[in-house]
Amino acid sequence: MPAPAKALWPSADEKERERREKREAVLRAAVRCFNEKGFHATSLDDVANALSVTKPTIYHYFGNKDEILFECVRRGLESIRDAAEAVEARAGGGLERLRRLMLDYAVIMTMDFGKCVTLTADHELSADSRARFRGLKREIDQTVRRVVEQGMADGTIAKGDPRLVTFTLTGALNWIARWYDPTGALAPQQIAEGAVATLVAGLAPRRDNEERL
Amino acid sequence: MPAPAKALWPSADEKERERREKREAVLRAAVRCFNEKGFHATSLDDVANALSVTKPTIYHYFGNKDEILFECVRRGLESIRDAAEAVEARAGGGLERLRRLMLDYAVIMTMDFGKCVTLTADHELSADSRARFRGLKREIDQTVRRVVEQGMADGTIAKGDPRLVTFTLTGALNWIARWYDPTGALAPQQIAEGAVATLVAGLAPRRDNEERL
DNA sequence: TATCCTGTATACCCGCTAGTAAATAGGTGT
DNA sequence: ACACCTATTTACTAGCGGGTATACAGGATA
Repeated sequence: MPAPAKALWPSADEKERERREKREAVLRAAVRCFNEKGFHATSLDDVANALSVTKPTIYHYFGNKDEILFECVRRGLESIRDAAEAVEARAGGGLERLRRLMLDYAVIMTMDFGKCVTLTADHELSADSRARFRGLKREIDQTVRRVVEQGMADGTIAKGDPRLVTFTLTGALNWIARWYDPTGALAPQQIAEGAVATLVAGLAPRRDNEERL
Repeated sequence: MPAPAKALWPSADEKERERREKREAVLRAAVRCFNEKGFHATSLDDVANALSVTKPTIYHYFGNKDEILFECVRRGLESIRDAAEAVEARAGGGLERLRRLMLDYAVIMTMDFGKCVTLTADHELSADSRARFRGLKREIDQTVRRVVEQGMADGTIAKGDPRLVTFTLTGALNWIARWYDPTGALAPQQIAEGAVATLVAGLAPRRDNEERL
């Protein structure tokens, strides 16, 4: 029989796991504070208080405040990147794949780490983290753009400037992080489906009987 | 012959005008700093330096830092509100009017005070300014939504949840402030037209011969 | 000439917060 | 018993930045 959930005499592995979990807990508390009050307005004492510990405890798990923020946005960006890459590996026309990608993207934007990506401005990160931040964002942007381009090539997406189209789409999706209210009437899924439907079909009504996908 | 541009012995009126112009200059310098480095990361010494004056000079024209930020976002919001109201007074179908509104909205988002609206998070303002900020935003949101609803009623806009549709549109437009680069290849007009075209027509190609408006 | 108002500067205070030093307490290995 | 490691605390430093007290210069007023 393996060790119970919380071992009285934890093994080395269990201690290692506990350390990782504590690190995660710091991150989760931090991202909530950042999203609620903003990075600059959040002191590490705030984060520590939220966990009922003191500031040096946080420094036991992270080097400095910037590192904490970067870890938060990294998690968010990696969620998006994973969704983007998963979709790239999928079969189907460009529009169909883009639709799947946008749905995932939208849902991520209602979650803590996803929100953090939108709510964090470049200049809040150190020069170093900022560069990595931008790198990850560019990676995602290029993946989305490739899907858009594929769709334009295979005729499932209307032709246009792929860069501008991509920014328009991701803008609408990113903005969800700014207005989504977990206590509101719309669930993340509903928001995702509604927003994507509007982006795919456009405002102007369609008289043709084109499948809506 | 009236007074020259810069009078040696200015009249009371001219002094009043000069005071207003200096206040404006502070605002313009401030909004540039805020947009570039963020509100919290901008010290009033930064703003003062940008104008080659010192901090107390700024306090001669504004009560505190919060008031400066609020004035900036107010200008941006009022530009948008004016565009929204101008369009409401216009003749035409819902989609046609919404299109005009979105074009103006998009262009405003490439300008200093417009950018400031998007780049400023609620929690950066004092409780008092925040309430007014939200009031203005709600006003704009409702105006846009009314146009959307009108379009859904008159059949020029596809039916859907007006609130969600409005957020999706304004999200795409607001996000322009985050990526527009004045040194880039696309001029504000081109961005506005491209983004609006995508939002109106949607990603899926249209097989019908519907006018694109 | 004395006074007052406006705009600006110098010099300062105070609070907040990132980050650190040092101590403690428990566990682990020897 | 002793040395060591980890997690956490208390108590501190140091610097930044919002905001202010005060002084000063120039023009207007009387």
